[in-house]
Amino acid sequence: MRVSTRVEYGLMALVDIAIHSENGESVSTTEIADRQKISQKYLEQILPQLRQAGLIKAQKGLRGGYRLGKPAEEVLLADVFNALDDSILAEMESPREEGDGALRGCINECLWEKINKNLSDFAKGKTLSEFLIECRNKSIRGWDMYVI
Amino acid sequence: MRVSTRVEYGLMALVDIAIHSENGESVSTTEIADRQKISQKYLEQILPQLRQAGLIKAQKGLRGGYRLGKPAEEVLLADVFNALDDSILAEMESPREEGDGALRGCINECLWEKINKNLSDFAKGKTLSEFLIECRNKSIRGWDMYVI
DNA sequence: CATATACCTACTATGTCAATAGGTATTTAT
DNA sequence: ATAAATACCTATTGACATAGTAGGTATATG
Repeated sequence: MRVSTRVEYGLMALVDIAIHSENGESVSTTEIADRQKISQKYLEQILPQLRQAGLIKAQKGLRGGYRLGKPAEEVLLADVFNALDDSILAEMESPREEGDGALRGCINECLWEKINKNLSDFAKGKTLSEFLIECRNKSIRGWDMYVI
Repeated sequence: MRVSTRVEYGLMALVDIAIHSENGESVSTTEIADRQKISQKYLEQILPQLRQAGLIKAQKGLRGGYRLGKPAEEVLLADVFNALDDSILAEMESPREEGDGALRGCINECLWEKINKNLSDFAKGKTLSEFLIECRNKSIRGWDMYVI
């Protein structure tokens, strides 16, 4: 399954912000774009969406930037999905035109709804802080590199 | 999460074929398209893909059509996915350009790979026959309608 | 006052999706 | 033999989404 770069970049930005705002300072788009090798102009479209969803807070002006909008324990993967991608947690549209046997509706109930529920449950159970810890455990070296 | 109409139509066709070839006769594209209200010309692009994957067998010529290529117990949802959609069970591409902290790779391992594994496990555990039974149990009336 | 920042809107190039269209080869029924 | 119905193949199209690019405005800070 393919995840859009919007979501991927948004998640990377969230992690970057979480790590680099620990000292109390805001993290600017420029910093994130440089560190994570993401187009700055593209990021500038993504971050306001995360802000509108309440996941980050913005500070305008010189020395401004972003911080988390709530504790990392309360930022869910599902929130990121919903903020950045209309379709990823959306269920299939209701069947357009049914044939004789309502087969389409049956497939919808038996399969797509279950698949979407699985995905949704996973995303609702995954917090940013959990994710940070998981990544950290994977590689101390990697973690050090984040902080540098 | 959105599933392509190719996959949806392919699945509907499989079910239709399974049901209507029980008497030993082949099921033609025309029949399926009519019953399920799917564009016939579009179906004509989908069914050969299912045949190449071994899920159905084709019989050319007058009175020809399709039958299952193997018992319904051995037809997996994952097979349908793989036959009709390159991306649905494909993992994310390997990260293009890593920033300082290999964050992208970490996100890949911690999230996308898990999500894909969940989906893949579900799809590999779901057989066509299971699905037929589930649909049947949902509504006797619906089932009758299939068979008519 | 200069600068660095968030934020906003428009544009573009590329690709994918969902069909549509027309034609060929093959098998069966008559 | 012939006609009809079928699978199969290839090309084309219109709409839409994706992944950016570009330029400009408002705002807070030093």
